[in-house]
Amino acid sequence: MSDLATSAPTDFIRDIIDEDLRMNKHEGRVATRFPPEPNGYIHIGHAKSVCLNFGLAKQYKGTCNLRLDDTDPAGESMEYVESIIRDVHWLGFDWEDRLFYASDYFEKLYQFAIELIKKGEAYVCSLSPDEIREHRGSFTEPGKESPYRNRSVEENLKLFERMRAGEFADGEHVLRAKIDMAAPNIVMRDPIIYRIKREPHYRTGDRWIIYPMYDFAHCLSDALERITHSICTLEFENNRPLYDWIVERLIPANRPKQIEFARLSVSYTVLSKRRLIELVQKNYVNGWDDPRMPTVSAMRRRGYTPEAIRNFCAEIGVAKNDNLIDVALLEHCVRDDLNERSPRAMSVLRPLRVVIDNYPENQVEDFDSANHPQKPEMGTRKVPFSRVLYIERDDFMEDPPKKYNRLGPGREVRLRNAYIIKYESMLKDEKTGEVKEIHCTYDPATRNAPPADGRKVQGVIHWISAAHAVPAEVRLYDRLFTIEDPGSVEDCLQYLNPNSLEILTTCYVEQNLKNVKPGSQYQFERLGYFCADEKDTREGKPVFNRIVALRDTWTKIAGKG
RNA sequence: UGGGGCGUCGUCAAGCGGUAAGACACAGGAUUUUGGUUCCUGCAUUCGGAGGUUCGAAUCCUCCCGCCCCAGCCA
Repeated sequence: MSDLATSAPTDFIRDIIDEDLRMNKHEGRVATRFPPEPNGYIHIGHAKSVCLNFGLAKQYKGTCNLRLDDTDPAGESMEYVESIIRDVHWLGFDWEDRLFYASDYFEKLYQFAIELIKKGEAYVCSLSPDEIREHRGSFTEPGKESPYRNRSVEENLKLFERMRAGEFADGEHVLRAKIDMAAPNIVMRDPIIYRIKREPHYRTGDRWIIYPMYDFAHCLSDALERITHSICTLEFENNRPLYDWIVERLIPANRPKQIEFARLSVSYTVLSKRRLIELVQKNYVNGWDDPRMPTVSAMRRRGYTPEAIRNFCAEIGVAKNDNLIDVALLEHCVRDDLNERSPRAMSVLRPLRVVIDNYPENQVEDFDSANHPQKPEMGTRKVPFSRVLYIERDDFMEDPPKKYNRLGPGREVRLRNAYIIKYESMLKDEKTGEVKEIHCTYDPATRNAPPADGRKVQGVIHWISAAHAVPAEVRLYDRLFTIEDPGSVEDCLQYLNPNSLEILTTCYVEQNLKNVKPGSQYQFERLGYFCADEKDTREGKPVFNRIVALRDTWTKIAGKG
């Protein structure tokens, strides 16, 4: 397994923290937080932030809080909160008793706003949304000051109180920080810090009708939690001056510092929350945990392990460059982890009947098969062998090319963990010409042993005894999008992959998998890693999701997808 | 266009004035009862470009070029 995940990473954030520690800021304390808004499930991009924030806390023997940044009631819900709690835990991180909600700070934030008004640094503005936008100016032109900018402190206090009391309609007034309408940074042109919004909040119900804006709530929440390093993504860089402006005015000491890093992008996948919500709501996928989704719960259901995801986050690093990580790296991390831990099993996804003509009619032999070729400590299992078998339809070709290492007319192959068999004849469907059945003979002397004459066979294939086969349903998941960077496209939905889900209903797995434990991963030899679905289980017919295919050089040679 | 940020291999990413780590991907080869794993080998004379400073520059300076973010009462 990769040892990079355990080696201490170096990055610019750690440099900043080291420097702060050297200057003895915050009494040598390091406190971070992971602050998602509960308006959707967290995805692999959030996982990067989770690993970063909790990883930093661990490395510096500090703390990392989980904070739900729920300052806009629209779209937020307890279901999302619960999914976030579950997913961060599953990723392997613990915030102990430090679970916080921005909504728990509403009263304190309101008091902070009053303090700002009293300092003469915030005012109630009664411009309409359109007027506010017009007054804001543009990139090239400075904004114009609001006619309400110079209301007296008393009037502002009274108006703000009445805003809270519900005396005004939504949008009638807002509270604004009094900064500089001519600031080159548009964020600083008297930003709105409170708005009236009559929308029930999933936690505070209708107790509040005014809600603080992100810029006001976030930095103060950080301060209230005594966060030392507030790590967020690059698009908030423009907001940092405002973060500092607010904190400098309201927090006397131990002010938190905002540090930005580049958000994650992964090829062939979309991580925009807006897009993911759309995929779910318009039923392009079957919910947030559809195994094709890039969400943490989908990856769990698909069979990814938390270790694989953490290793991935360690491998990609943290920097400020815009990036597009090759999804192959994610898949590599998944294989790398699963290769170590997954027991092997045989299965046949697209069955083709094989009859061993010279094998006794009613005989059954149990082969002891290793659960892991490199790990004897993982033990063995019995795999029954009999006269009629299923092999993978792909593993027989009537007219094979030279590089094909499997069964064909005149060829001999090893049945994995069993005998060498030799092709004798085939039966075809008279109408379609499709091969229906292969007849072979076996060499009894090759039971788990090389042939005495030292001859080489064409290859090794997997198989299942027909009489002992357990029917299963197998789902092959492929990437959801067909283009490398769907995230950069306005309408990425037109690039949805129509073949992203293939359901195979006539599969067979080993009898050992009859009562497979939901959520457990196996390597189906020569096929890939599969996971028993944790949700969709059926009596006697297990359902497997393909986590990821094995690295397969033959598909490259043959040019198959 | 004003402001903010970023440009090192196909993709990420170290590097912080002393002569380009590592990972993925890719290409060869060895071992293999998984076309898996493992193991070797190869893969940036050059760091967006051009000048300059220096004995010495990816690292410092100047100019230029390219990409990303900001004009929600979203976060």
